[in-house]
Amino acid sequence: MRDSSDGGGRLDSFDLAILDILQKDNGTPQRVIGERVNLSSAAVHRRMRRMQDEGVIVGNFAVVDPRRVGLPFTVVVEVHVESERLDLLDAAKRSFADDPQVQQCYYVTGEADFVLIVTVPSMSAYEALTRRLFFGNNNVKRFRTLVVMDRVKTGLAVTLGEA
Amino acid sequence: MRDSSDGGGRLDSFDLAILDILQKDNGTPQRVIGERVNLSSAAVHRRMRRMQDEGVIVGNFAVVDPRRVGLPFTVVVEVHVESERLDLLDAAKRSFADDPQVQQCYYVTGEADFVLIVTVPSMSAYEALTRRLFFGNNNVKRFRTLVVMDRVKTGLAVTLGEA
DNA sequence: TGTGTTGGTGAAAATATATTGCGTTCAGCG
DNA sequence: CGCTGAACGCAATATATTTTCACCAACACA
Repeated sequence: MRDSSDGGGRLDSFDLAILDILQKDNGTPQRVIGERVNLSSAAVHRRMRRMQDEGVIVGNFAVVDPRRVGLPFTVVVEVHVESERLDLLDAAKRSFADDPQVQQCYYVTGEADFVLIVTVPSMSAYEALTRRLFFGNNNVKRFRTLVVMDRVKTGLAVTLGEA
Repeated sequence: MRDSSDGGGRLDSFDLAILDILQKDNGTPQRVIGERVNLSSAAVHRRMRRMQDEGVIVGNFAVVDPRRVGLPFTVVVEVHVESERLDLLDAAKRSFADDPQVQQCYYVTGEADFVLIVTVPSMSAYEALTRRLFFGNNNVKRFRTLVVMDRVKTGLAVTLGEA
């Protein structure tokens, strides 16, 4: 057994260096990673697998340019709910998460309850989405639409090593 | 030359099927992809490279669980600027995009000007970020902080084939 | 000082990727 | 109609990568 309660061990600076590379390009050969972080490729491999198994690495994904696949519109939506009853919140979460055009969904404190990032082929598709998810849900009090003009920075990469 | 103005050809249903798999797991062997979409692995390979070259595939990334690397707080920030002068907007975009704790940045129309998704190790780190990016920028009129309680759905995957 | 545990190395084996030659299909056109 | 070129898929092959293995060094600790 390693240690720690959350099911995963601590990460050392090698792990962080490897993650940093994989966050930028997970197709980088383990041999090259090894050269850059000063480890054998077998060691890199073992650490990678460990981090996969422990859930440090959530997944490995190709990212597609939405404009190239007929989804030129990105919209940020702030959703305000009527009631914060747990079962109603869960229902809302599920309906948002299950919708394929909802790319991201955050449940937040503050002046809104949910923030959604959605990608749609057209504004009328967005309108359809609002009917589906908001007007069709009695617990949605109101929502604010922010249409994205420039996706200045996107990604899921995270700062490492400065924590 | 294929066709189309945007430098990329059209995607057929094979391409979309391949992308769909790669969006979920880009480590899937080409042989397996081929079996699933009914194509030889060489065909899959050629299509993958084409889509890479054309920029349909933006990149290949490992995604790290922020909580496992000392970044337990996600915050959504709405930023309102004073002036929409182009040079000032560009300066703001740059400063947001260059900050490593800013994971995503969208320039939007509507009731706000920017929406940022940030990941931080602590709320005091968030406070430091606000000083750095907002209080330190005369063009930022005000900002609203929405602290994320539940990252209901994250990712960059996109609906394919229903466009 | 032994002993178990963690983690490293280098090389071999198992897989996967990348390239190539060839046959087929199909649209455009004489 | 039948030719021609382009694009595509298939199968075989050459490279490259991943994965595993046996063995060794460092460290903590009884």
